[in-house]
Amino acid sequence: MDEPQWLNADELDAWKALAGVLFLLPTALDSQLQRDSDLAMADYMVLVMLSERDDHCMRMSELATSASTSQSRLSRIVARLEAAGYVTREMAPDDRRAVLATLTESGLAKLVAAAPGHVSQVRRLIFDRLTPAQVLSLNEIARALAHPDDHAACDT
Amino acid sequence: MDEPQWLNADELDAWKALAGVLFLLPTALDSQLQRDSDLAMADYMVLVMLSERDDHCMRMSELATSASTSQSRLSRIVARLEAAGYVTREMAPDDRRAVLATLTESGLAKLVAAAPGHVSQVRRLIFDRLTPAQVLSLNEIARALAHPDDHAACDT
DNA sequence: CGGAAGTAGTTGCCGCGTCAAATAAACTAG
DNA sequence: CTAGTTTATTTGACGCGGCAACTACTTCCG
Repeated sequence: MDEPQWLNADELDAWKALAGVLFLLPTALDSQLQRDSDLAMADYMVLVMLSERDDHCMRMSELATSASTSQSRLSRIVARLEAAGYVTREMAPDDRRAVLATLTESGLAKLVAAAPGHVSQVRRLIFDRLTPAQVLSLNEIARALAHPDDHAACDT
Repeated sequence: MDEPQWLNADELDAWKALAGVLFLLPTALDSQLQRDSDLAMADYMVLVMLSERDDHCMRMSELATSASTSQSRLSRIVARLEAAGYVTREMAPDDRRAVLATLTESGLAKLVAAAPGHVSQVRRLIFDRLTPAQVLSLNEIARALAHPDDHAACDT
């Protein structure tokens, strides 16, 4: 088996550090949100995405990609949010396969209530630890990594 | 409620991009490893950590922090790995509360078999997309973020 | 029109991770 | 020595996410 190109020392260091972040950050962010607002990050993201729309309304599939989750996961998330009264679901008038999720008043209120604590956690765990220059670098780097499937599925 | 300092535009961009990475990268890495080697990232990390020791042996608690997981998760991971024959567990002779996990021959073989595919996925999803300078930045940034609990739990 | 193929979303099953409680051994005073 | 505390690890209950199968609607094309 022809070994693919191995990682060099810099890459290995970076990878180890990144792996730690990948494991720990989501947990840290999730647990604050869970504890203080009884929401998971993914739930929060969904609420945010909806709130950013003028009509507070989005199709499930669009919502899934915006929130970077699978459709089945999104389906369950929205089901929970609906049960909690934070969103409603209704068939799209133009395409009756599609479902439109709409943020309710109470959902918006929930988001507004949860946001400050979450943002301060994000600030504490991320931006307080970085220089402005590093923030710019992070932006570029994260953008470069943000679409795993692009290169990943060359094997079709 | 006194809103904590909000995020500025750069920070917001960076956060959105990072959030995408935090959601998608672990999934992408996990699914390759799962598909090709029937291991989760966390399992793989545990095997790596053990393999890096001369005696291929580590205490559970140490292993948990090295692999950036909770103790209870680690406990279950090692239980699975033991069931698969990749590690053994035994009481520590000096402190009978502690458990030593040891990598078996077969566990090492598993790791050696899984590594190339995983490394190439890491390369494809991460390092092929970054310049050498970005790799250095990433290293610094990731190190800065790698210890969420430090600042996080100021609220006791 | 009518059937094949594609698209949108949901759900059953199952394994995994978290939380909290339990167990067990090791210190720590009195 | 012994009761109390701390440390190391495991486990039961429970909810969540992934996969694949399924329903329902739409589109394509003859």
